[in-house]
Amino acid sequence: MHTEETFPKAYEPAAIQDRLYREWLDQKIFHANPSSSKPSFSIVMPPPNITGVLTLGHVLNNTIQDILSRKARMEGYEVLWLPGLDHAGLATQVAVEKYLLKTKNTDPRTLSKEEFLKIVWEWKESHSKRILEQLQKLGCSADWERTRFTMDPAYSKAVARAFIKLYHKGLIYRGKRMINWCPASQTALSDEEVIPKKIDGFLFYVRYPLADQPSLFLTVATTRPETIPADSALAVHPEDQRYQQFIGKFCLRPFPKEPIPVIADTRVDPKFGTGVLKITPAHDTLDFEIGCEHHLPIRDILTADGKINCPELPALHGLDRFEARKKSIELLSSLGLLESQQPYSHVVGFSERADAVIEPRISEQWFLRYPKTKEALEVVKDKIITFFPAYWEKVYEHWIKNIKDWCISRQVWWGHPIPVWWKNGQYICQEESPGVEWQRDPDTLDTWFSSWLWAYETMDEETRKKFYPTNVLVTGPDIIFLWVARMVIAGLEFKPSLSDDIYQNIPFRKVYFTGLIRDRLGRKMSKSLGNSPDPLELIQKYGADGLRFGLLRIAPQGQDIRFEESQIEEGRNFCNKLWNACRFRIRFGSINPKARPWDYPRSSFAQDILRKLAQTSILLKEAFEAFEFNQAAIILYEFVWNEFCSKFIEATKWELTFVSKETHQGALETFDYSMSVLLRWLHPFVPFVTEELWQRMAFGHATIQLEPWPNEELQEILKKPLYDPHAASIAQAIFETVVAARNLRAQYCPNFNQKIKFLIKKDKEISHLEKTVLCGLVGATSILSIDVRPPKMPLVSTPIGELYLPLELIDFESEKKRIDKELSKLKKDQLLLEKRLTDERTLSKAPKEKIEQWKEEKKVIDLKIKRLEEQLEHISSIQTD
RNA sequence: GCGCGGUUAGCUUAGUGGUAGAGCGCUCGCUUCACACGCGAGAGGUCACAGGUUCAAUCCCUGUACCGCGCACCA
Repeated sequence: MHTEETFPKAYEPAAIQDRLYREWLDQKIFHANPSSSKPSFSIVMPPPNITGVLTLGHVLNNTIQDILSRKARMEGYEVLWLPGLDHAGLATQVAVEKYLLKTKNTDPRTLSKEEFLKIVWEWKESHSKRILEQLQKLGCSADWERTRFTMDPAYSKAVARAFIKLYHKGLIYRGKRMINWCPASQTALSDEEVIPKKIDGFLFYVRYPLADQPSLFLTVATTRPETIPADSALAVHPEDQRYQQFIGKFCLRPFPKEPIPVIADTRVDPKFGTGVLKITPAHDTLDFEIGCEHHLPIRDILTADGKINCPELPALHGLDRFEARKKSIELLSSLGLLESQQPYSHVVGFSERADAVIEPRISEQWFLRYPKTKEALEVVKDKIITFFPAYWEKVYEHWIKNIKDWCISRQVWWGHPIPVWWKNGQYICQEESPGVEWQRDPDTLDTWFSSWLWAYETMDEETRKKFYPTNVLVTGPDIIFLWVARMVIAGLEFKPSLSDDIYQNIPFRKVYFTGLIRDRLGRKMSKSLGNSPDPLELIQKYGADGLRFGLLRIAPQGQDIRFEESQIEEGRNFCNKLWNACRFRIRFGSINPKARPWDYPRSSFAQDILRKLAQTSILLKEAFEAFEFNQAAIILYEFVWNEFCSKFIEATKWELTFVSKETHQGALETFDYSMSVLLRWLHPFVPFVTEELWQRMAFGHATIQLEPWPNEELQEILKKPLYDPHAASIAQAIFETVVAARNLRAQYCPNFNQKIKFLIKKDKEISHLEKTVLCGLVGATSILSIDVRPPKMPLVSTPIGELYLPLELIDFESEKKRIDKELSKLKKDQLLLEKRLTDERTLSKAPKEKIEQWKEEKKVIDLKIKRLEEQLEHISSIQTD
């Protein structure tokens, strides 16, 4: 048995976390058994990138998954929470390159592909180890034996096969088109990886003289004068009256000086700039389209790394594109062709990983024509897949309706090689090399082309049979297109269930989108800003449970979170509160794990907490069904702190210490039963402290993890009912009286240790025990009953009667002030109610129950006001005596 | 430009068609035998603004402003 000596005064997470986690691993409770007869519940973890370490976003995300998993286990499901890691092709390559430059002083370009990849694999080993450790420190109950990596041999094979399958269906093709090119990483990117950013630049007004009439010219507004050498034409709107006479004529390109045609195209906006657009088909998407239709020559004047490639123009040739822009302005000025320049803020695409300005570039790449888009839209619209919060459905719909072919090839070393083999310009798409003379396609696949198979290629056949489709996906809305939508498409296209039933093929039934975690200034957390706290440091400081609970409590569904460390501190404090509630209990001996409080005589306080416990179970159930985890956390926090500790324990304390006797056992049984429920409810949120307390106090079996989730049993309490509603209402009255009395004494006797007496003119009879509790909670030695109002004492009106503080009133003014203040508050309410209750229209239209309720409220307020006014009169009469 | 969120106490935020809640911070008082990671009391709010619906609006509707996000861009 524990004593207060063997039960530390404060919860010390560091002392227990690692030990408990090892126990959990040994017990193999996290391991999912596909041949179990239990119903299944499954989640696949969004695989963290191996680029870095965990962020608070991961903490939130994985805590929610852990809550779902742990709760499901307690509810009797066979749970698979499948963890893994993502190779994150370009992101990792960029990270490793930076690392090599910075710490090893090695230029990655001097390394061979094999040498480089060897280093990336080493990087992968060390980083993945660290990330998995972090997840374990957080308490995640994932099935680590099944940890997958997107470049595992089996998984890589699956990726290649997916490519081959789609290729043979004609959905993957090779094409030369406009793509997003990152000059920094020198690779193509998909539309989704381009981040539009607003930048402040200039709009340059440039003159293009007419070829046969150099005194006349057309003025073009452009942000990119460095692309002038690539101009193939000028274009105006066919109906633009200003330029009718120019259509079909030729203008002179400023440099290199050459005549280019003036064409008419409806895609030119006459209202923008001067209404004249320069057409550079090689460097702009719209220009490319226009150029193709008008059969304009394509002049590509940029190299892969963003330098000007125009030997005819030595002044610009070889310059970086931004240097070239400056130089072009100088050139135009000196030629007298720069009319003006205006500051201009516009949107430019940046590459997500290298943060470089994207070049629209014509390039030959592999593309995927998305299959099953109609079906992918329908499964969400028909709620076969449900989004939480639901408004993401609109975003999803918009994307899928405007979907464009996916550029899936990357000029990156780290990634899945494309299963295509080349010989003399011919290619074959297949897994194995057709022969030594065939060269493998040098490109790799977009990382997301592997991730979109994650929901099922991580499972073997047996596992898939039991656990696919998964129940929930928990992820961030920032990857709704990159990942979520594509996974839906993959599920529908590849049919992992081997049937045609879409219900069996979708990757998940529900998607929970977390909010983004921002710093206290509302900025996104990022490595470059250095505003992302290290989860491990927070765990060390506040415990894993403190971090989990603190973060969760402030993360409402679909809302961004403004992070403050004090919130994590609150989480820690909560764990400590729970800990100390149990520490209180051990003073009265061992707990009864099979407590049945309703079999014993109980005080009104015990009945009250039992009722609230049952009511809380309903609120909790609703919160979980709506995936409102923060609401669930708030409900539990309030219940533990305000109801269980501040009211029940505080009241029971006096009962157990001084009154004992008949309700003593009932009080302990109530405590034990309630705490057993609380620990189980809280376990998914704060697994360590609940497990520790469960074991320490011997509430049940060796681990809390598979104890039943309390629910039906509590509904029974409400049904029977196993508490007396009248007794519970008396407890409420006592608590209200306590607040009123403390309020009064704080005015006159702020030192709580100074024992005082109260007098009471009772409206309601209360038991000896209730009186003892009342005395204890207000710090009084006694409360004497009186029949006649003592005129000279401070008074407060309570649900059980008029309460007096027997002190010689010295400061009449301050007492008058106190009463006045109380009165004005009450009168405001009274007026409101009166207005309502005398308004004919309200009386005829408002619901009957409401009117009754208001009448009751008014009665109470009227009485309080009457008492206080009488008191005020008394005081005034004494004063004037 | 279109779409989606948000605007509540000094800060971070819950919340509901009918008296606005919490935590932190602040002020005051407490080593009250579970807890100072605590206990008690208190100050602090025209619930962004303007209309509308309603007997009744912080909540529902419309519009405005500001903040954030997404999509599309017009060079």
